[in-house]
Amino acid sequence: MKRIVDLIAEELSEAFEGAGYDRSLARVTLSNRPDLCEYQCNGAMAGAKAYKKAPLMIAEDVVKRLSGSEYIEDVQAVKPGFINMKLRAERIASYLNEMKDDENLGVEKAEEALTIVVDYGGPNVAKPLHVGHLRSAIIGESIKRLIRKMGHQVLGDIHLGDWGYQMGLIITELKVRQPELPYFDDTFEGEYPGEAPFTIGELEEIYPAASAKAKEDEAYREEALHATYLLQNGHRGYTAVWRHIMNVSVSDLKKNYKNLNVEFDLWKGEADAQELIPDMLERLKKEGYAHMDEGALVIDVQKESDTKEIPPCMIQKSDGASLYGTTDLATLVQRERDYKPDKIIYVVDKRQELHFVQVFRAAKKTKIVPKETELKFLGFGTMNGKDGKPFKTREGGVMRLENLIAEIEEEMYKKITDNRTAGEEEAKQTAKIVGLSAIKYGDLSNQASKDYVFDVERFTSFEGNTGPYILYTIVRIKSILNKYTAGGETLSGLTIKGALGESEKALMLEAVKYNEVLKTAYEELAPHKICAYIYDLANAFNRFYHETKILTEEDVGRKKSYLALLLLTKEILLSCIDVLGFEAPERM
RNA sequence: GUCGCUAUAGCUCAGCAGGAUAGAGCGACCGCCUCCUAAGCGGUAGGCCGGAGGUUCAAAUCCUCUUAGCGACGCCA
Repeated sequence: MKRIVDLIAEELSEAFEGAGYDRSLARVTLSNRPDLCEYQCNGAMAGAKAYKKAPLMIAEDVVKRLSGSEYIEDVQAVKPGFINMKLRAERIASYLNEMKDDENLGVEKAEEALTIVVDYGGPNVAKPLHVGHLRSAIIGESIKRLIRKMGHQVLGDIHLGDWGYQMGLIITELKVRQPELPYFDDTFEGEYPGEAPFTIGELEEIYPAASAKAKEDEAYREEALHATYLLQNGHRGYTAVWRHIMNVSVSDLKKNYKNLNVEFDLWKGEADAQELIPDMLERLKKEGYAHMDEGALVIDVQKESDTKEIPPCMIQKSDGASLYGTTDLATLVQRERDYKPDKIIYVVDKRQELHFVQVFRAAKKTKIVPKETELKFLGFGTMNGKDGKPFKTREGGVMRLENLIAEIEEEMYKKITDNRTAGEEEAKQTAKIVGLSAIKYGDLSNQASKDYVFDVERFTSFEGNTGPYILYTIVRIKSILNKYTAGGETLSGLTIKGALGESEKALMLEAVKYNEVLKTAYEELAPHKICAYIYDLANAFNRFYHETKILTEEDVGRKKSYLALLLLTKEILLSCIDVLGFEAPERM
């Protein structure tokens, strides 16, 4: 469905043109003075100079031609040259009915579905997830869902950190602890055990232990580097250990991401791109894209138009090892080979921006990626504690994600059992759902690119602009609808009628904005705009709810209209929270 | 040092393809449950939109300078 602002703008365009002005002046926006009107157009003021005419005269010319309008009930030319409009209640109602009957609630899917890879998550295997991984997961998941909702083919790729020095460290430490294992016997030719020689708990302990040792013990460090080298060059036993690490770690990661309602389509990692590196480097050298500089192999990415110096993209260290940029380029080779994406979006800490500028330029320059493919860096800011500094545990350490989630869930559980009588099982389930909404909404309601303060108290306080408030609103609606259907009535075939009351119309005007909001959020990759919208919508509903007796309304047609409006409001809210990546409980 | 990001109410944040009186939430204060969930609703107080110039009929929004905080700047990722 066309957006309501466009429908109005079309009428205005005709009016502008008919009066002898350019149609493009007819841009319509939501009113910033709701006391005066619902929608406004400022085109008359913008055009005043070009036509050497007082803006008010232009506005009046346009207004005169809008008398028979389909959408506009009341239109006025005001003071400097505003065109203020109020919409016909019946026309809004019919627009809403159309939305209600549309399977996408009026959102127009893309005419041509693009293939878009969203690269997010980026955890390291063998290391527990910590709060630093939270934003990428939450924002990336939402971006992925938003793009999918707009009708594109999306591939969410976790892009595991699974091929670095950390692997050498674990192998080395394992060898120290259990030298008898066959993986370390170079004469062993049999089949390696199918069972891993460690649990996830042990793995999480091994890595930091090894990392600490390597910092103190030079020989140990050398060995770990050598183990990394051997692994990367196909050492049979180490490869088997690597598989064990991957299996144990990935199943643990899957569990953790599932708890966050985060689902990846692809579980690719750095290791998947390794096999492509030698050929890639060979080609880049042969075709003259890469050259040696200070002992390392680099690709120049500086452009004439740059105001600052952009260091070259380094693709091989002077010791011959590959590094971050190498892997990222090889991953692009792999994605190009396997999916030919139209667009790749990286949801990564904003501090890595320069690195990605280098990689993107190198990828385009070397034709690893066709020039029409869009490479997009979506950098997010740091999650800070209440003190404004990066989020830490009370002891000052890095907070494990599991612990953070558990803490929030516990808070939530307390609130639920304080406020309502609910069964143990139900209370726990609800605490989980509501807790996740608190975390995700708290994050997503801020602009992704900015740092934000994660305040456990505020997020669990349940008041105001929070996830729980949104869920509470949905639960309220569900409750009313359930009461209605419990009496044997059906919710199908209900029709929304033109609003009579003020809060009713206000709610309708919010509902009507849904497709416009999603479109903007998609274009700007801005989930926080969806948060802002559902907060407004929830507010509008709660005001309406407070003033209106719905189930006891005596006029049956009016009552059905209310219920239809509730149903649509609920659908919109559910659709939006689904894009944000959380769900609503039945009761709370 | 160079480049970038940020600066809006006591606190946390919206608003930024320029537009009419700068908005929320929290916190403070005052009201509202014989009625579909009060995790709600209504209201009051609280602002030289970091500072200074400029462009414009019109600037929180665009430009320049400036101050403060944060960040990035070749062999980590």
